[in-house]
Amino acid sequence: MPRVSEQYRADRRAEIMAAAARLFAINGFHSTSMADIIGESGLSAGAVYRYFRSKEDLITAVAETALSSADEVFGSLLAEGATPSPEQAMTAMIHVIDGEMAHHPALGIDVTRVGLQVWAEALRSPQVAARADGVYKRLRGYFAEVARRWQAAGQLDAGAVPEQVGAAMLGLMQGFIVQRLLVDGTDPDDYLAGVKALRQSID
Amino acid sequence: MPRVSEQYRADRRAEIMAAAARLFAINGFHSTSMADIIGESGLSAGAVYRYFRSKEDLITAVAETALSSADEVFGSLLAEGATPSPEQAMTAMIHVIDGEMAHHPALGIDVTRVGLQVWAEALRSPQVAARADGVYKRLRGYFAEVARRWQAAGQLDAGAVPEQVGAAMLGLMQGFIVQRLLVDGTDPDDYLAGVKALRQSID
DNA sequence: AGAATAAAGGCGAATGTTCGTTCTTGATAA
DNA sequence: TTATCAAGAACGAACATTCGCCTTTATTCT
Repeated sequence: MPRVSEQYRADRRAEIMAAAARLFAINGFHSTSMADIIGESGLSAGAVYRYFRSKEDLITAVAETALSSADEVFGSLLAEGATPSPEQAMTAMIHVIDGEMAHHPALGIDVTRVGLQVWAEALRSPQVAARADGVYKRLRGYFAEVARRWQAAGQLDAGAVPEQVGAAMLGLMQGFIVQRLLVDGTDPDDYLAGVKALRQSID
Repeated sequence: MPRVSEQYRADRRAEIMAAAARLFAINGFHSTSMADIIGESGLSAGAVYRYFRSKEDLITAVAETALSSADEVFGSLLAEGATPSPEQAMTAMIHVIDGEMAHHPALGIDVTRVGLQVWAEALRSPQVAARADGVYKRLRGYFAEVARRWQAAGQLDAGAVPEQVGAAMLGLMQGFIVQRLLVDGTDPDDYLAGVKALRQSID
């Protein structure tokens, strides 16, 4: 069916990416073959290669999707929750991971699984590494903004450096992603309770 | 040189594993070929396959080393530091990651890089997943023990659940591992300052 | 003690498979 | 008729692994 609409092309591309993402989430980038992806997509080799120049292209595209998904989801959290308390903010973030990220609305997969693959891939692909660096710096910036609001509300020491607090918050989220996938029985509310208790510890 | 001592065999095995670990840390498990490992080890294909039945065996062995390295290093931290304050404990843990783990004494590599690969691999290998689950539960147990000591010293609310606090501490460490490798300019002391400030935030 | 033998270690070319990718051919909408 | 797209067989490269041969050490026999 030649001479196809722009929409058609975009949809096909998205279909292929979704098929690849499903397999990547299960077996990782490098234990998934192009034959697997071609099969899962229901198209032919020739068709897939019309939409993606190479496997690396496909990996980069899926990694990009996973990273921007995190960006969007945490960004919108900041936009909505005007001035959340520390506890509210933590709760919202953890539930976003356990909710929208664990069941991605568009891809229908657990994007945090792809996230773990992206972290590993960033160690060998400068392109993925650059995107990851950019996205995580932006996330840290979002969290730093939250910290600033806490300072304004007197919930956080005025002398604290917001970017540093943002890094710690980001770290707590990344740690939850790891444990949720790797440690059996990890529960969002248990984790949140632990964070809260730790926040109230004194030296 | 047939009929060789037990020590000799163990040394050779360790050499091969170290060669593999060096490459895995750079390119990951599945973008490193057996030919690469054979070359790096300085031995022949036949020799390497005498010590490891398959590539998967080699991956499992290296993953195991990385995981037990984390276990040992955090376990000994608990043994030494009798009753550290929250701040002291966090500082010690972060510096262990930035020190002994970033420059593994035996392997001479950054084991946290292998750690990221292990996380990704755990998603597809039940064997690696089981080991990761076991090790992280033990680490969480170590940290829970620290939390109990804080409770005894009145530094942590008596109603807090030590295992939950341990999970949060573990999460902070895993998050630091991610950021140190992926976010340019991540600094241990900045991260610690962020954790401290966050710990002093109030709802 | 010294020669012969047995067994283990090491080597590297060879093997069969799987990989990512390409190319030819046929079909379809403009 | 022409340009676009899909199909899938075909291709060379790279892959993990094996196998036959040679070397070296430990043991046995004379």
